[in-house]
Amino acid sequence: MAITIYDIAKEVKTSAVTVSLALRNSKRVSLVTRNRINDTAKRLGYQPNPLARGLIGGRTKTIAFVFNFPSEHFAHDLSYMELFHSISLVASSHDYKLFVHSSTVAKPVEEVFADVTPYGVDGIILGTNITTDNDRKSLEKAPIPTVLLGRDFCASNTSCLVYGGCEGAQASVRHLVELGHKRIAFAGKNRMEASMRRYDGYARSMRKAGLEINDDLIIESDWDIAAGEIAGVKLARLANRPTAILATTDMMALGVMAGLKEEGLDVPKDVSVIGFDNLHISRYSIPSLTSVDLQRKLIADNAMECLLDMLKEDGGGVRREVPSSLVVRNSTACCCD
Amino acid sequence: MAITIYDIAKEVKTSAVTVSLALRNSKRVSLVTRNRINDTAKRLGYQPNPLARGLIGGRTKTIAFVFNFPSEHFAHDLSYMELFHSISLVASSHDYKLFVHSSTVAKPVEEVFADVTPYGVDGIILGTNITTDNDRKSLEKAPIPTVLLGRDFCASNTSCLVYGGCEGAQASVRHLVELGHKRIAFAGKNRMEASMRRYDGYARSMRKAGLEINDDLIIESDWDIAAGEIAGVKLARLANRPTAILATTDMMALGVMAGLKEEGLDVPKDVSVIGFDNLHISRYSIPSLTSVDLQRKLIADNAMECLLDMLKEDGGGVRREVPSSLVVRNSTACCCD
DNA sequence: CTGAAAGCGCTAACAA
DNA sequence: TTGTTAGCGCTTTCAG
Repeated sequence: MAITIYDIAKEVKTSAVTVSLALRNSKRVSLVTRNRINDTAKRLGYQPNPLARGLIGGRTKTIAFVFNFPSEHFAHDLSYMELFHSISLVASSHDYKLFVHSSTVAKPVEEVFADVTPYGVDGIILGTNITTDNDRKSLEKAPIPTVLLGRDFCASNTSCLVYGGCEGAQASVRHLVELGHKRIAFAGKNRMEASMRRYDGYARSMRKAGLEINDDLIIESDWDIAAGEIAGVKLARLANRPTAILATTDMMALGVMAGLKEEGLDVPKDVSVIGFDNLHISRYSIPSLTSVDLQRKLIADNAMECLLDMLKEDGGGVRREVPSSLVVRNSTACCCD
Repeated sequence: MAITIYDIAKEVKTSAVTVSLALRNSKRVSLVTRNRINDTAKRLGYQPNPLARGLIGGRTKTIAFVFNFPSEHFAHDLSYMELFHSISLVASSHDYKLFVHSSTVAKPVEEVFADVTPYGVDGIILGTNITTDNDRKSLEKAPIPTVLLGRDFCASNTSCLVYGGCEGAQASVRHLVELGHKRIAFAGKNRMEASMRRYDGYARSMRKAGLEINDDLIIESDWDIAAGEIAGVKLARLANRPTAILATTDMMALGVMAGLKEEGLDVPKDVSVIGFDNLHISRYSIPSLTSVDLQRKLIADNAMECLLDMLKEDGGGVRREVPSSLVVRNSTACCCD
C-alpha cells in the first residue's frame, strides 16, 4: 500500500489533519512541526492520493484534453496531434496529468462536460466546434475551468485562445504579392471557424493589394489531403489558372501539390503553394512547404497559463491571441507570368 | 450534484447497499427490486462515481496509455499517434476512458507504474523499451494488468503484443525479389527491438532467396525522416548502388525517397522503396509508398481484449502475435538493371 | 433476501 | 497551535 497521511502522522506522533495542513504549508501549523512533517513525508516517499482528493471536490492535478470532432479526423489531424503533444509536455512540466477524451462523434458541449467531470479533472482544454446555442449556453456555465482552442468565445469560466487566423493568411498573401503574384487562389474554404478566419485574412489582403477575388479561384471543400489533391487538379485545369495557391492546412497543401504535379505543373516554378500549420513533416515535403507556423509551444503555454489562472482565483475567462508566423521554404517563388 | 446510490435508495425505499448490489446485478437481490432499482437508476440518469470506486480499489473504467519514449518523438512518431487513435476508439467502445501519460524522458518502468497507479487506472497499455533487468523485474510484478506494445515479454500480470516484425520484412523482400531485385538495401538498422526484428526478417529472406547481404547496403541509423534523407543520399552515391531499399519506417522511407530524388534518381524507375507502418499519409506521397501495414485496428482490439481478459480473471499474461500485411503501391517496380 | 456498520484517503468545520 | 468529528460515494463484511 502507498504511504498515507496517517502513516506520517504516526511517525511524527501527531494527527492526520495536522499532516494534511502542514503538507499544504498552512501557517496554522508551527514551523517546527511543519518541517518535521514535510521531512518525513519526503523520507517515506509520500504521494497524495488524487482519488481521495477528487472525491471531496479537491484538486486532482489532472486536466482533460478533449478532442470533440468526428474521430476519424483525430489521428489524421496532425495539427491537433502536435498541439496535443505540446500541451502534454507543458502540463507535465506543471505536474499535471492529462486525461484524454475523444469519442467517435462530435457531441454537444454539455455532454462533454458530463463525460469528463465525474473523473474529477481540474479543468478542460477543449477542441470543439460551437455549433448550437446550447453549446454556447453550456460554455457560459462551464462547471470547471475550460480553455477553448482556436474558438473565439469566452465566459465566466471559459477562456479562449485565438490563433493562426486572419493575420497568418494576411502574411501569406503579402508574401505572395511581394513575389509578384496576382492570381492567388484559396483552397479549402468551409464553415469551420478557422477556415473562415483564414479566408477572411485572405480576402482582406487581396483587397488591400488591389487584387480581385475571383470565384473560380476559391475552392470550397474539406481540408484534408484528399480534398487538396482534388483542388490541385481542379485549379491546374482552369483556363486562367492561378500562379499561387493558399491552402487552409498543410495537409491540404500537400494534396494540392500532388494534384498540381499530376497535371504536369511544377511547384514552385509554375505555381507557388502555401500551407497553414507548419507541421513537422512539411519541412520534408518536396519541395519543402512554405507555411504559417501556429507556434504550438506558445499555444500550449498560454492554455496552461489560462487554466492555472482560472484555477487560482476565479478571475473569469479571458481571451488571448497567440501570434503565428510565416515560415518561408521552397514551395513559393517569384511569379514568372 | 450528481445522482448517487443514496438518491436511488431513497426513491426505491431501500438501502444504498441493496442499490449497489442491484446495479451490479447481484443475485442476492430479488429480481423485482433489482428491476425497480435499475429502472429508477436509468430514470434518474445515475452514473457511478469512478473516484469513489477507485478509492476503495475498485474499477474506474480507466486505462492508462503510456508513451515511455523521449518526448520529442511523440508528436513525430505518427505510427504511435495512429495506434493511440485506434486504441482510444476501441477503449471508448468498451466504455473505458484513456489516461495519457507521457513524459519528457523515457523512465524506468517501475517509475511508470508509480506515476500511474495512484490514479486508480484499471490497466496500462504500455509503449516502452525494456532496457534494464530492473525493467524486466518491474514488469514481472506489474501491480496492475499491463499490455506491452511491440515488445516480446510477458509475465503473470503483463501481456504482450508482437507485430510487424520479421514477417512484414519477409513479405517485403519476397515482393522485391519477385520484381527481380537483387541488391536490396536495409535502411534504419538500430538497437530498437522493432528494428532488430525487421532486420532479422530481411536477413532471413535474403538468405533464403540466395542473395548476399552486403554491409554497404545496411544503413545503421535512427529511423526518422531526416535520417532517411541522409540514408537515401548515401545509398544513391554508392558505386554499386542498390536497386531497392527497405526502410524501417514510413517516415524513414519518405526521407529516403527525398534523398534519392536529390541525387537525381527516380522512384520507382531507378530504385524501389518500401516502408513500414503504412501511415495515413503514405498513400499520398509521390510516388505513393509501398508499405507494411501494421493493422492498428487489430492491434488495438487485441490490446483491449488482453486487458479485459486479465481484468476478468487473473489468467496471467499472454503473448499474441498480430499479423501485418504488405500494401503494394507505386514506390516499387520491376528491376530494370 | 435485505440492511447496518465500517472504511478507502483526504479535508472542512468545529472544538480544545 | 493542534486534534476530533464527519463526510465525499462506493463496496465489503457481517448481522438480521
